Amino acid sequence: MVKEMCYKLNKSSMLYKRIMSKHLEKLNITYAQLMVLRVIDSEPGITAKEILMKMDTDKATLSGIISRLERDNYIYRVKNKKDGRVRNIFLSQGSKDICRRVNVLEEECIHNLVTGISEEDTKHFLRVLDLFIMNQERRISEQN
Amino acid sequence: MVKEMCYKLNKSSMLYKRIMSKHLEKLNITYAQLMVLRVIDSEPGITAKEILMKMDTDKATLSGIISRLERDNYIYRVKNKKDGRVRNIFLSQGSKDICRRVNVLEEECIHNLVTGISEEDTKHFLRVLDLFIMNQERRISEQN
DNA sequence: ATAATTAATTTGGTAAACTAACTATTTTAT
DNA sequence: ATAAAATAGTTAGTTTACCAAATTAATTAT
Repeated sequence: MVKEMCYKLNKSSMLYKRIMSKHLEKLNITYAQLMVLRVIDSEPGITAKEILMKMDTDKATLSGIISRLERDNYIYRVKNKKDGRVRNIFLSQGSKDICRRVNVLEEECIHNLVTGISEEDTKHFLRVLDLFIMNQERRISEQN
Repeated sequence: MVKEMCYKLNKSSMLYKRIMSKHLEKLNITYAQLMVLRVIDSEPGITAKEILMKMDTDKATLSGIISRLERDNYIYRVKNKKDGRVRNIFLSQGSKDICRRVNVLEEECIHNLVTGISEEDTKHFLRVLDLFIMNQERRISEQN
């Protein structure tokens, strides 16, 4: 039963990425890149370290995503005066607009995924999922 | 709300892979490889095409996984007599044992992920998740 | 029988997740 | 003040996901 739950969580996650990627390719951007762009949008000048803490991924992966975003001119980085190790990250001109457009796109993309699922169901689902994630996080922290 | 749901599904899926990978590294095998091994275990002589249909991934990805499994001697392939394009896949000696051990390991790994979640909750959760996945699959098939 | 089509699988290219090792800078500890 | 430790970020290497194109074998049409 639990195994089935895990298996289906994976499947659903995979499907979601597939659906979103399909939409995002119009904007020439990937799902992971979008997630990072959003964080930068919400906090201009943020550092890689700070993004890392918000996003729960790993350093090396994030570094790659950021440098591709920079390569493609979605963002730019400024060396921090006070701490030479740090680089502050900003969205470049057009990217702000992309974030707006993606929000619309995502709403539209998501909206019919809850057909047949009541508000009540969703709430209950989220409560269980939160618990499950908490358990997972506990497990991981115990492991290390 | 739906957006939150998607975000959390992704997170949970990521965490699960992380947890399992940690355990599997003792067995020198990855999560994706395990999934494929299991399918082969359940149906010796299965073809790549058939695995593909069962697993809902893409063929290039699967091809890579299979060839690494073969490289590391977890499986072997036999050219089909009737149809020269087809190769039948079998587990090699030790791999059957690995599948057994992984089952135990996974039970143990999973079992405390449901702390605080009742049988009832799990059932309800799965029902909603099934619906959600159905909606996702419909979306994808409409997209193409 | 040869040509065109279909099927099974592989290859090449890009992005991403993850680990481990490394650079450069800053902090701290002695 | 200098050595050691910690921090921010990058680089290299492996596996995986995905797309598009190529390859090989089998089947169908002419």
